[in-house]
Amino acid sequence: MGRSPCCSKEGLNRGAWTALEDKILTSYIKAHGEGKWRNLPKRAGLKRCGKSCRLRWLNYLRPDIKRGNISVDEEELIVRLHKLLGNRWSLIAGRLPGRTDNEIKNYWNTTLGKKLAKADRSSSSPPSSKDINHPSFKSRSKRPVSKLSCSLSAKATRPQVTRYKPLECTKVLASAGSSLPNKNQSLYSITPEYSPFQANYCPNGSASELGQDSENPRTHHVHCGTHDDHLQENCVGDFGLINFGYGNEFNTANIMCADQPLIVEQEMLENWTSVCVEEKDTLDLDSLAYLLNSEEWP
DNA sequence: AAGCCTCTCAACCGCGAAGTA
DNA sequence: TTACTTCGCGGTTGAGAGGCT
Repeated sequence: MGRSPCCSKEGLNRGAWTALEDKILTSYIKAHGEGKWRNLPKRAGLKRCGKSCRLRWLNYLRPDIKRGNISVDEEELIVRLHKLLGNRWSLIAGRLPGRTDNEIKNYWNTTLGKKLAKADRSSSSPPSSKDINHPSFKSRSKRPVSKLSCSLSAKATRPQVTRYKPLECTKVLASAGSSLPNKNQSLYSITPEYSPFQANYCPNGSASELGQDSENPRTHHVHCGTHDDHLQENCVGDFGLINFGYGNEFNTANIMCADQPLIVEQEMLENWTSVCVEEKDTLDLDSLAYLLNSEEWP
């Protein structure tokens, strides 16, 4: 495609995958599991580069893949998530069970993007360069934090998004009066002193990590990074950070409010936690849609 | 019927983060 | 701590299908 290959591709097949290659890759992964993509082609006897195998598996061969027929609900969810997350397709895909980032990206570029651009034009408001959906918004070098043992809040200095390296989650912080997770629940924190709304999910958290403030028994702490980290690195108030556990995958979403601080009432927070947190630490599509569709959501 | 244009989407690419020695 | 390797992501490309003239 006019670019120099990222690695030696001599003798490697390129282009569309054949049924036989698919079969070989599928059975190899079923037998040996995912990962070690670099060595996989050799061991499986495929004349493909590891990247290509990974892509093929993740986007088309995985058994839980749902393809085509994107429903209206899913479409609406994509739009809303894109509004919040920008072109972070993997994060968006993480909220849509069975959908892949590539599929959503393609769908956006071919269908939704145009649809919305058309609607935008008809509403006669010119796109702002501050808009995270604007082409000038490049999140490429500021990738989202995913699969973290604990995620950090990030700052949003529009139009750019800055995300931080994960730091160890050592404490649980919650405002007095907020609903606290019980021992079977994941740890969510509410740290109003840093931002209007911030909820961090620590998937490996346990009840023992729920430390109560000795001075204020109603105050719990989640500490991802130091207070200084927050103070120095956070332009607090611009957004909330929400992690939704989805299935076995730990997904992180830096939910940004593009134009205004995300203010979350205590009641809404409690509603949200009751909707989104209770069941097996996961959030299903309906719950997320509910959250996104809620009045308070920007 | 043929040629051109547009659209879709699978696949490739480079880059940065994460992991490892 | 540094250097190197591997992985995962978003942007981009190009082949093929379908529509239009």
